[in-house]
Parts: sequence; structure tokens; C-alpha cells
Amino acid sequence: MKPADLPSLQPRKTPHQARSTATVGIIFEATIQVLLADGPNKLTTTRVAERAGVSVGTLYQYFPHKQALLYAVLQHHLSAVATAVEAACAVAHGRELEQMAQGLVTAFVKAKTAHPDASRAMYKVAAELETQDLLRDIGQRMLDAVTTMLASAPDARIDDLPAVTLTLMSALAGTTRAVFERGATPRLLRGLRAQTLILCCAYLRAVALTPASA
Amino acid sequence: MKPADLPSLQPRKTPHQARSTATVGIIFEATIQVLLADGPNKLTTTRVAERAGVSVGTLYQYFPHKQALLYAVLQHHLSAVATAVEAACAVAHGRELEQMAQGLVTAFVKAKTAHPDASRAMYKVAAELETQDLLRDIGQRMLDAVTTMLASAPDARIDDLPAVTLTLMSALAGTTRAVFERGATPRLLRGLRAQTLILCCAYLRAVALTPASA
DNA sequence: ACCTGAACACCGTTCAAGT
DNA sequence: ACCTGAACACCGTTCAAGT
Repeated sequence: MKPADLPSLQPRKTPHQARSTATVGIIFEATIQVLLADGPNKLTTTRVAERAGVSVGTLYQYFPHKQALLYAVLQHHLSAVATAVEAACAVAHGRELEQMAQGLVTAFVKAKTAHPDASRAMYKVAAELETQDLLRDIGQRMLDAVTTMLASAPDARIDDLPAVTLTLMSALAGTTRAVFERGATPRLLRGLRAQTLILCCAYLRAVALTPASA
Repeated sequence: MKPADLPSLQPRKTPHQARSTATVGIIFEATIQVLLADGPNKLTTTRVAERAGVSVGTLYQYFPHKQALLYAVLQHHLSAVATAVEAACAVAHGRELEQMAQGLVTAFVKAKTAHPDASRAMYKVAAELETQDLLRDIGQRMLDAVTTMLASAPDARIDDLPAVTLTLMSALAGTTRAVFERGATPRLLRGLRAQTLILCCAYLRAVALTPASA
């Protein structure tokens, strides 16, 4: 009956000198390349180290285990998306519902499609058990931003805002994921933007109570 | 420059005698249990064989590699969901749009939540590279059923039906996934059914052109 | 400070030997 | 027909030794 071990997913040490800063960057880049070239099943710490041109030992100096490495890559990618969503929410703050949906969908799709190959690779990594907290945390950042934005709409009041926001964002994530899993062709991407915008607008209109003008 | 090897994901042999039929069932069950108890990272062919009470060799007699084992488990689960959706689509055939959305959402959510623990485990397995074809095939079964159903609605004509169906189903999948990734609490599940129904209805109404009554 | 790479424990998979 | 389990190649991770 041993206690559940929770090994840290944080990088083992923060690089302080120029040489080591470069090293983590190189390892990072090599990880993405191996992920794209060989797939997640064949991603090996040895292989990443090889591609990065360092020894395995060096890799383990910065990342305590393979999970931590993948975690770091995933974090970088997700954080970029969350930041984009936060920015879009700030821009659309106080505007009308329609414009919020437009800004949100555009920003989300754009951020996800900025590096399509890397994005696709991320979906493979994201299912690992240990990334659950990360997904929740970054998801929460986006939910908070969207909730704040929606609350500021002058043309609508929304009941049960948390449930609505969760539904909105997970529907958005679902449609985007589906397109990536189908290869993210230009045709699919055009459809994604268009259909998702209709979806989000229609949903927000359906849950919005027009404000009592008393 | 070796050619990409595409090892079959099919079971290695079909059991023909009573004993071996029982064996695959036991292995199957053991896989789910190990998945739930230890998580996908610690899922080991040795561990599965141990739990099933057979030797590793026996396991490899039925499944050519670990992937094939996970593939079979995933296939079983997804196929059940697809069958439920197909049935719901058949029932709602020719009815009004609103009732279609209702039947679809209810059937999908019910099928996914029938075995919540197993469902959650499936999300971990589903990201593996080799399951892409399976996901696409079973997804297509559902898309076909939904497309046929929507085409039969007397109260609406829908342009670009394939794009609409894909958006609808992937939004549905997205919201369901989000709830599972948050632990599928009763509260979340109630919200899922309610919000997703609103979402699907609103979307279908938005893309539906009322038929020319000429 | 940072890097190396041989060494160890463990996992996927096989196959000769059993019933 | 079906099952067993020791054996092999390979992967994650460590650590004593180097600069």
C-alpha cells in the first residue's frame, strides 16, 4: 500500500548560462521534430538526444523524465493558444455578442493553425495521464477570459455562465480537433472557421436573455 | 530508406474452441482493469497477462502486439457508441429537426456515459497514432447516419450537409470529452445534456433553410 | 557548471518445448 | 490446438568520471 508517487513534471533545473539555455532550446526543437517524424510511439529519449546532438545524460539534467519533456513542449504550445484567446477576449470586452463570437473563433482557430504540424503532434501527447492538470489549468485560463468577456456584453445577460462558457469552449475545441484529425486540409479549415462561427453565434444567442431595459 | 511497415492491427487468430474464446474475453477484461487501475503509461503486456492469469505468450497468440490489444478494446467501445447513434438516427428519421437533435444528443451522451470509467480510459488510448483509421471509420459511420437523418427532416433543408454534420458531431464529441476530462460529476453530466441540446438545436436551426413551400 | 556514455532494471516480443 | 516462460533486443534512467 505505497502512497501514490507524484514525480514533479517541472524541468529539473533552470538554465542560467548561455550554453545551457541553448541546450534546452535545442532539446525542445528536437523533441518536436522527432514527434513529427517518428510519431509519439517511437519517441525515445535516446532518439531525441541524438537528434539534438547531446547525450542522454544532458537531456536528463534538464528534464527528470520523458513525461516532463513532453509536458514542457505541450505547455509551450497550449500556453500560446491561451494567450491568444485572452488577448481576443480583452479586445472584444464590452462589445456585442456577435462580435465576441467572431473574435473568439478567429483567435482560437488562428492560434491552433499557426503551426499545424506541431498542433497535430500535440494531440498525441495531450492524452497522457500526467498532462491532465496542465490541460485543466490552461483550459481554466481560457474559461476565465471568456467568462469575463461574456459578462460584459451589453446586449445579453446569460444565466449559468460557467456552464455556457465550458460548453462553448469545448465545442470549439472539438470542432478544431476533428479538423486536425482529418488532416487539416484547406477545405476543412475554411469550413471550420465558417461553421464554428455559426455554431458559437447560434448557441450564444440561444442562451442569452435580452436584458430587461428597466 | 526502408518502406513504412504497416503491421496488422487485427487479432492474430480467431478463437474457434471454447477455451480460447474464454481466454480472449479474460484478456480483454484484464486490459480494461489494468487501464483503470494503473493508467495507460503503466499498462504492460506482462501486467495484463498476469491479471488475466495467462502467460505473455498466450496474449501474443491472439494479439500480435500491444497496439492491437488496445485497438481491440477501443474498437469495442467506439462501436457501441456508433451503434447507439445509428439506432437513434433511425428512430428520428423523418421527424422534425428539434426531435432529431434531442434523440441524437440523448443517445450519444447515454452511450458515452454508460461505462464512465471505461470511457475515460478510452480517451487515453485513442490518441495513439495507429488508431487514427479506426477513429475515422467509426466516426464516418456516425456521420453517415446523422447525414441521412438530417436529410429526411420535413421542416428544414440544409446546405453543405457534410460540413454541418461534421461540425455537429465534433462539437458533441468535444463537450462530452470535456466533461469526462473533468471527472464526469453528476452536476457536469446534467449540464452536458442540457447545454449540448441547446447547442445542437440552435446550430441546426441556424443552418436550416425553411423549405420553399412551392 | 555542464556534459558524457557505459551500466542497470524493465518492457515488448519470440520461440522451443510442453499438454 | 492451445499454453508456458526463459531469452533477446531495446528503452528509460542513473551516476561516476570527465571538461
